[in-house]
Amino acid sequence: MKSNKAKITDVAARAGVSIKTVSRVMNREANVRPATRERVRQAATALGYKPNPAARGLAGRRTFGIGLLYENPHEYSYTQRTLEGVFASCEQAGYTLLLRPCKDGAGEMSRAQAARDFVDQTRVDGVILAAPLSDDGGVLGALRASDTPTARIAPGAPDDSCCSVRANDRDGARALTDHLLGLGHRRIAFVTGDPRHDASAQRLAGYRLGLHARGIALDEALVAQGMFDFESGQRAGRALLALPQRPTAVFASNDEMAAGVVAAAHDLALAVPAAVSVAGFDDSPIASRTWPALSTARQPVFEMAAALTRDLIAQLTGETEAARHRVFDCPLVLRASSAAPRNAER
Amino acid sequence: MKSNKAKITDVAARAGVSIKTVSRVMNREANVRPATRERVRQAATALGYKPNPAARGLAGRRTFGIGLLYENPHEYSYTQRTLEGVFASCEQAGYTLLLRPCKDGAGEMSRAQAARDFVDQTRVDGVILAAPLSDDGGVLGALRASDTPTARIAPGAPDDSCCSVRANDRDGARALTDHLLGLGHRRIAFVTGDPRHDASAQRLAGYRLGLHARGIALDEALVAQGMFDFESGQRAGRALLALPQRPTAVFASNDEMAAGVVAAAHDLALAVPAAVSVAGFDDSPIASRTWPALSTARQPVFEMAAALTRDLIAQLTGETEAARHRVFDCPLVLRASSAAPRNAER
DNA sequence: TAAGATCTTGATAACGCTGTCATTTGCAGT
DNA sequence: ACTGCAAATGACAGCGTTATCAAGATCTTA
Repeated sequence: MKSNKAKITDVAARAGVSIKTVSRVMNREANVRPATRERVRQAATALGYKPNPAARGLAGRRTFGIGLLYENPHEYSYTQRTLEGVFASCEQAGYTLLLRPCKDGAGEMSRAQAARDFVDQTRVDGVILAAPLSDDGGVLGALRASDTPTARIAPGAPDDSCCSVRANDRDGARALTDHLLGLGHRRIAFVTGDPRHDASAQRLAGYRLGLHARGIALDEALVAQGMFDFESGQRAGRALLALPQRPTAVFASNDEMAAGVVAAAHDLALAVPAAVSVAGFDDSPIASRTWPALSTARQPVFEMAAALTRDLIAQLTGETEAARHRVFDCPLVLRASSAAPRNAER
Repeated sequence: MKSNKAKITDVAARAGVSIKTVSRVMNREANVRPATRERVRQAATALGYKPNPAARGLAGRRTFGIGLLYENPHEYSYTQRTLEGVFASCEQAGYTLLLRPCKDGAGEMSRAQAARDFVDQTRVDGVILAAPLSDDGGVLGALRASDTPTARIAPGAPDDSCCSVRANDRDGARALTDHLLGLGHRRIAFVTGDPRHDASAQRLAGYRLGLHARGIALDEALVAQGMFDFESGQRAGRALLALPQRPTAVFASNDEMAAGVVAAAHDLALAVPAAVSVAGFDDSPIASRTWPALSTARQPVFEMAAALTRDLIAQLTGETEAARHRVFDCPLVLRASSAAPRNAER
């Protein structure tokens, strides 16, 4: 079966044209008479012709491959949804998706090496970096050195040489803070995220802004450090909820940590939301699987990844001149984990 | 920077040998004098030479690419862990990982088409099918027609033309059932999984076996249909826990559904495990994020995927003759969601 | 030491496509 | 019908490897 693969010469012969014309048709190039185009197309279909990607890559110096580099994530669904968004755009444009998970642990040197090896081994036309790789100097340097077009997800400092996409973390966090304030909460704790992600700082800033806008002083004792994972959220939750002046709400800066806070509340026999409200961020699958389900801000991960990939491909094909920087809003998704405090002061 | 890519002729010139000898060294072929081999290696290193994969693919008729086909999963972490296992083995063998998520919804025709398009577009050397694609007749047929070596994850009917790997679902489920029985439970409900996955039937069989071994009659009213997702678990949980003769334990055949059962119990103000014990299957991340955390059976997904991929690559390189079929045990992971029933009868 | 066997090595032809550039064709305007 | 110009097409040379097969080098064995 495999042996009867049609090649370009077969199609050319059947359509009565030169291979170059077939090539033009297959690549949707201009300047082919409609009748000829149609004839070639029919011949190609009849023979089940599919261009050989290796030959294309060799002759055309491009692979139609897009690489996605990411670190082993705290939260599987985020990576997975990103991947699906990237794939969707690749598929639409006829590109192939190649993966490269980077073990973290090993330090910047090894991440840069991984990036180098990846582009050498695959010769992808472009690379997408998921956070926090999108801010990794070593990786960025390696890609620049090999002259590989790059796009970044949630970079701290967008750069006009790369497309980027990010969520409006600050405004989302601010809106969520405002939601809790609106319910009557005044002592609202906050759990920060992994400092390597720029989103962490943005969400904290949003929280501060939200408090400030209502004239509430920030109590530093209510801000606990987390790392975006469940464990750290649970630890932070235990500490915050054991405070002499217990907060009436805890805003964890992602859903994983918020789930940890919910678990901590259960451990301490504090009912959610009766005794303490909890809010997360992302609207990841876990947000609707905790009990009670989490109020959160939805980060449209799929759409962000798909848009970024489209931008990167546009840049590869020369349709675009300047690098685009997109920002996506994070609408609130209110569920059962937040409610008015028991003794609302107002 | 990109322009100064060394090619095989450069290495050959520097080492004072022919390009064929360089090719031999790069491909670890036999019959090259050690001194020559070393000289070539040094030249390659000095020049930073990396073989061009497109040229290799064109001339050698193989791409060193492995494709992973999967459907949009109910549970992200399962896919993600699979992917990481596959990647680990690919990396070790110098293979590249290509992804192809298959939208389900669209029916067998479209899945077969997706498989065809994928191999045509990428010309991967082999393909790995995640369940339930591993039992999809259309996909299997398409791959066979294109003569693409295939390996299957959790197939219902292993076939000697493909390597396969699966968990020992039946024994795991049986052990978990036995654990609940050992705690003193006698009315143990069961939530089945997506019938397209063979694992669903296996786990149900394990549950039956466990009951039978202790001489407990199976009450069909205690078996509810689920689909491996949270929602269906929650629905099944609500129904089972509203039964006049309420079960004292619910064994959901994966963790997602078990989390749904826990939520249902919370909804009905039934304490877990005091009023009802809950068990899941897989030991996926959600198992340790519910409250209380789930007792479950660990499915070693990463290891399974890594082993399967090694087997597939061994087959590709002709190291192996027969297709291997591996079975992995699922050890129990006991957490807080299971305990003796309130009024243990024994 | 010579004949034969076995290792090593290299020359050169694919592999299937795209890029370049020359050539042919079609059509508008005279 | 003829000229001029743009659109359409084709010939052919790579792209950077691996495969084939023959030739040269080295080792055995009698």
